[in-house]
Amino acid sequence: MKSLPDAAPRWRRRPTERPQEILDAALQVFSEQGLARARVEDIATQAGVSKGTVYLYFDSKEDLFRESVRNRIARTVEMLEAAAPPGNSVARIQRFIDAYWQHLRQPMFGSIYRLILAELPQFPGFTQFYGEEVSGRVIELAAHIVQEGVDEGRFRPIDPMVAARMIVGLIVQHAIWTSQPRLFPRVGNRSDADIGNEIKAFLLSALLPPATKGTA
Amino acid sequence: MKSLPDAAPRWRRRPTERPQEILDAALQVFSEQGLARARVEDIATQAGVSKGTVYLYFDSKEDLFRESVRNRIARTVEMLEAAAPPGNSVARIQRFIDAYWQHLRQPMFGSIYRLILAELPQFPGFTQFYGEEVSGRVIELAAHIVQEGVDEGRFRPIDPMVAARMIVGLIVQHAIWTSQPRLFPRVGNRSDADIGNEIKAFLLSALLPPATKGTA
DNA sequence: AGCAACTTGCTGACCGGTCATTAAGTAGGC
DNA sequence: GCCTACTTAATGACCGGTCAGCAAGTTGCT
Repeated sequence: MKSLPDAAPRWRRRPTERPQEILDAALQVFSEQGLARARVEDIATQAGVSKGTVYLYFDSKEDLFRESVRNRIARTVEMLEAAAPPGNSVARIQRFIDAYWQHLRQPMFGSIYRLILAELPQFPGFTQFYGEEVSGRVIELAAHIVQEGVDEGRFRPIDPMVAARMIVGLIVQHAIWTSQPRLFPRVGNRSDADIGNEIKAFLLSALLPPATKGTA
Repeated sequence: MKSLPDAAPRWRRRPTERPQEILDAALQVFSEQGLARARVEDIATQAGVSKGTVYLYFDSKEDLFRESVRNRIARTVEMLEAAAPPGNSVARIQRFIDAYWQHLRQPMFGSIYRLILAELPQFPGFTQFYGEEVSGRVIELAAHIVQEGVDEGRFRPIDPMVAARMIVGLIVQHAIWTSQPRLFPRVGNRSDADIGNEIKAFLLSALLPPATKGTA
């Protein structure tokens, strides 16, 4: 009654794939439940392994948390930096806004952002990483585009870092609001594209010089 | 060796004050630790009572959570509605921005906002309450002021609800960023007043009609 | 006034359940 | 046949919630 010789084995050894699979599962469960409520057992099940296996690859639940978030975040910034190639700075900033908005609108990102925000105070080192490697880089990218536009006279004179904060802030906040339908009844019934366009129009109207307003 | 007759008693009966004291302590501990990590015993200690007492006034930890947040939130909206009395709509929106920003900048509000955002998914009913009674009312207040300004020709024509979302969004997002020093290195070294003014200037430049730009 | 007799706010030890973590055992695959 | 990826199940810490008892305060009686 033991395993039949030619039956598929109950499990396979896949030492190279396991870590990433566990990280993905972890991020999903964490983003749904938060750090404290998430159960290692659920993460293991989701990843298709048993609880013990998780501890083969990660030291502790907290370690797993840190790694899973870091693992995902890193890709975002690179994507963004690639999404706004050189060119007309007004067009660039529009592409930047579109790309960022579209990216944050992936269903999972609302939860991840909430997750990060919620658990950050417990991870001082991680907060710094996030500030420098994520917000810092995104803001700087936006600021760079604005600077360019100001120099070319396409935008009105404005401190590029301030403008960048406003741009990123509006996008992020809208992503949060739309991530939880009931959280903000007033945005709920609009389409993603509509909201993206509203944000873009509003930002441009604050950035373009009075003369060219509405010309873009 | 028992209690000396005129020694202060170990505790006093203060049935009317207890609930509010427990609510305050709870909000503080919850905002520091989050719902899951917060220990009822710590809340009790903070409130100067024993754990059992907490359960005299509240059914469960979750009940306590709900009540403590609701208790605090309710006051915010009323404050705001009082802070922007009728008058010139440009001045009104400025007062609204100032009042909201100043209010969110009380040290605790960053944590509370994070707390709400983080724990909301677990409390569907509460999410609805928040959406309708908090974001809803604040947005509507802002929208009303913008509408007035558009009608008077002081603002450029713009959907007031959209404008209101932008206004509130920028303020809230900046409040989140500044609530955790390292979270956003690029805002950290500016004073509250500076940031408030930057937000105000940016918003006005998006709202004022091209002709009057810079006239305000 | 003084002093039981009583009510009730409050305490703190305790119980039970829920996981994170670990140790011991099993089976894939070279 | 052996290494090691993986599973299984034991261990123990931790904490929400309960409750029996204690003491602060109050009332009524003399």
